[in-house]
Amino acid sequence: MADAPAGYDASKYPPFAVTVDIVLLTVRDGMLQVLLVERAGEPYQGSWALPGGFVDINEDLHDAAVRELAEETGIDRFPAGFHLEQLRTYGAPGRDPRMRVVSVGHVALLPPTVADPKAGSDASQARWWPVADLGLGLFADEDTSDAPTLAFDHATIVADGVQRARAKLEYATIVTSFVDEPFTILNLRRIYESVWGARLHSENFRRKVLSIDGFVEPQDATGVPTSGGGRPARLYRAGDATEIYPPFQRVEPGGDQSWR
Amino acid sequence: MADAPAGYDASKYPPFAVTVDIVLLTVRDGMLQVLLVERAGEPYQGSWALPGGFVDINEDLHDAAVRELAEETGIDRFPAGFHLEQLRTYGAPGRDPRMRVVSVGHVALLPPTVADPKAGSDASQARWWPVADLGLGLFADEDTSDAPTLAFDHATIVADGVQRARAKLEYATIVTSFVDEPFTILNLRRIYESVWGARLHSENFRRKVLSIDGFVEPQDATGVPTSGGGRPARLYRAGDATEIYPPFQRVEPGGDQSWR
DNA sequence: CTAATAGTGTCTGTTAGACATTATCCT
DNA sequence: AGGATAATGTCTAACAGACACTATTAG
Repeated sequence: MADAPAGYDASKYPPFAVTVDIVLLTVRDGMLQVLLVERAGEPYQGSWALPGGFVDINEDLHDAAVRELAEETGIDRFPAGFHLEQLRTYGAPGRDPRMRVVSVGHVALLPPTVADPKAGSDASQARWWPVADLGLGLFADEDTSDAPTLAFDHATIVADGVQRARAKLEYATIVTSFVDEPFTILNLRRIYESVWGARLHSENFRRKVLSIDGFVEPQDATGVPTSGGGRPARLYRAGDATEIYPPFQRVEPGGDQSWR
Repeated sequence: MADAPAGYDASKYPPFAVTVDIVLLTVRDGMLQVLLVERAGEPYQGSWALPGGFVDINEDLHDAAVRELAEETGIDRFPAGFHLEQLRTYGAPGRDPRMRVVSVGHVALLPPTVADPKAGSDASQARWWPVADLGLGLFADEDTSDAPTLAFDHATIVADGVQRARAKLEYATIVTSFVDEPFTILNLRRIYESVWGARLHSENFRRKVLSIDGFVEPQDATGVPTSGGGRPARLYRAGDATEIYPPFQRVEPGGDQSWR
């Protein structure tokens, strides 16, 4: 970092505004969805934007992301395994027409139940959008007919966030952040398929998950009703492991289990 | 992002300073080294810090990183395959005792030749430090006796940068950013070994590199003198591929080729 | 019983690890 | 020739893809 010149004066330095934006992802109805809020004021009035806002002067970036998420989505309590990580920082001059704003993007993952409350505390409307409906070219079978306009560079941030989630599913046990406990192996596979936009081979998926030590912990109190009959699936909870090694083989969107 | 209140006034928002810090890595003398500059003024006077500095008000983050790198290291021209990417952003309150500074960390990779000029344009001293001498616990055989004091949270940033480089060697063709062209397969392996801090199996490494389409392009004008005799190694240049799929198997620091 | 879903067993093709062998230079 | 390094060939173990088969429920 550059040395401070003699006679250091904070006001001499270019004044930036620093914000956090959060790509909050969940899987509902078998679709990867992202939470967006409708902008009430200019600029980009009526466009949809990521939840986020200004970082307080004495606030850590991570804390700011949690606070903004709570304020704008109405989610008051986050689950134990709540996953929130930094994505990257967006700071191109002119990305906000009002002033120079540097935004620290984040990715957060939630299971569908806790993801239910979505009415923002401020008047602006908030709702889940299937990522495939945003016209970002991330899925093979996108329906781009009713794609909303995204504010600022938020289309880029959403795309980056989804790519991060997709990549991380390969080598980290973050699936468990997408599901409620207890869960079945099928629940986990559905997450992978929804996020990757591709079908996975059921038996090999099971073998892979169970072969990773500490990925999932089997529950004794098994036996769950299944819709339409069939052998009830065993139940699991998340284990202590955070890494998947060797990693999953990624499947390209639209592909089935044979990717090559 | 939060809406701007009515009567928007930039001065109302918390004033942040935004800086870039660059973890500039190279491999010289078989060791992974990072460029550090000695701080001339307070705070952390006499400590060693990453090259970096304040982002101009109309400057892109990436451009700021390139500019600061040039200013503080004296490197005027960067090679074609110059690799510079964002790492993550460090913004804990109090990380700079003077004011609230949010720093966007970057990682840059250079080959040893272009990495030679290192005298900074400002008076501060700049030199290469072997990463293993910094006492960061990243290598199995660290010599922490003469470890320098690192300013701010730069020890964390260096560690994060090295981890990023290590991880990226697994799935991206960034080795070629560490070497001068043309290069031999041995040159590439030495980079992997230096960055990972472990020995790799020579024959299998060659096979892996050559099996990735577009990783390296063989040169016809082969035949190079070898120190001490022996069959001259074939020469290669970097290809168009950017990804390595399937990825390399990572080897833990200190380990040899059999990692499990 | 049949239908449906969960879970197991096993064959096969690919690939990384290991090591032997050949190729090409230097002194 | 002898030593040294580069490059190739090949055996083996691990593992992903694929598919057949068994297990357990609902109706």
